[in-house]
Amino acid sequence: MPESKSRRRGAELERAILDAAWAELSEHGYARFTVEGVATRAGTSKPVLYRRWKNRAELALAAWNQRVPVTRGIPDTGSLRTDMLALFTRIARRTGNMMTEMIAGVMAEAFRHPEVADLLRARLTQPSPLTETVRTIVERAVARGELPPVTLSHRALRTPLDLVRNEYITCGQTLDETTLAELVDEVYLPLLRGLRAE
Amino acid sequence: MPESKSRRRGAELERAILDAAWAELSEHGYARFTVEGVATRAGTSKPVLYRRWKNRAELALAAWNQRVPVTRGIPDTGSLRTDMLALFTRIARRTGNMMTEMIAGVMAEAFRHPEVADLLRARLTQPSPLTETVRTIVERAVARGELPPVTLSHRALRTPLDLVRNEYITCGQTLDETTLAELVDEVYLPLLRGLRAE
DNA sequence: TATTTAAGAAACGCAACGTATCTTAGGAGC
DNA sequence: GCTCCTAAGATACGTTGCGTTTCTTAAATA
Repeated sequence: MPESKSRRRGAELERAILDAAWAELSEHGYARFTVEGVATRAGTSKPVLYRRWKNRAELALAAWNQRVPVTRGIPDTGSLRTDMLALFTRIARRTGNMMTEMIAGVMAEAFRHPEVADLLRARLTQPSPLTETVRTIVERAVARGELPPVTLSHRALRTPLDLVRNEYITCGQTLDETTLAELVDEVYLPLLRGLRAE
Repeated sequence: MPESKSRRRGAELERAILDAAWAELSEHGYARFTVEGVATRAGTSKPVLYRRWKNRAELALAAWNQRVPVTRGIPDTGSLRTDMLALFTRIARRTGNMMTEMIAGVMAEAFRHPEVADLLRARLTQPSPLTETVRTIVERAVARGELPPVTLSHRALRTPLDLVRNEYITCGQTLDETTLAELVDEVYLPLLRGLRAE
């Protein structure tokens, strides 16, 4: 093992730590995410982590930020409803329990460390490929004549993610088909139909 | 002080503990809500609390459940938009930082203790006077001709509270006027306009 | 080669959870 | 009114995990 003697530094080390942190989050979730665990997994020790991040929450957020979201194709099933259902399902699968657990956990800590709240907010409001996906789906529906022309605010574009996240946080479990359909049929599609073009 | 010798029991004691718990939550928030703190404030000791509730989260939920929500009048300003804005503002004020911090905190713990998630879900989905307030506001708007007749699902009725809560949890701070107006104008009013009567 | 920087190991203090042990008050039964 | 039993209250404990301190030593820099 050449590892046992060599000592990583700077960017290389940081990368290894963030990878380890992500792995720990994926395996155990935020509730069992410990700084010690990350250090051990990364083959280093706690002070090295604390020299880089102020606390556990910031480490978790850094690990999250480092993941580049995988952009997948935009659902195109031929109808607004099924496109949206596909999108909501994808959000629910991908956002996953872990992500939401993390938001809850980080947020819970944010009340002790206000800077953390700012970091989390920055992460959540940063432009995501998701909003553009929503826009495309809606534009296609308009082109097909399923909807009148609409003006989509940023708020309207982020609402799908907000709806799914809220449901996760308040339910604490994976959303079933029925719930997703309810969010689409009873909230988001009505919203789109009720928007006015300006 | 006759207190110093007397020993409360049963319901009387339980009441005192829950009152103390609520006071601690109000003063320090869930992040600094400690079992020891509640015990001291209630003039008792930790084991007494642990004989009644399995853990910190259940104690907090019990304290919350015991609070009877104060029903206030239903906004009636003569227009749907201003009624809704008044309602959203009221929710934001009343739900308050504390409540949402608590949901985040309890939820974060719920990933360790699954029973807690069930209790929280029960608390959040239980019928509240709020949904009836929403219904009344909308019915008045229909009567005035501001909206076509609509069928209000349970999901649509709970959406105002969901929207405000999500915003709190992801922002970690009091919602300002602008944000509340955005939720009303760009999400909830469009939703209502887009609902169909069945 | 000498100097400086930061990695890594070990241990600590601290807070808070949840538990175990014991004493004692006060209600219930006789 | 006396005895018994339940539960209150005090104290102390074991554990986990955060965040810190101290010290040694590897590796980059000059």
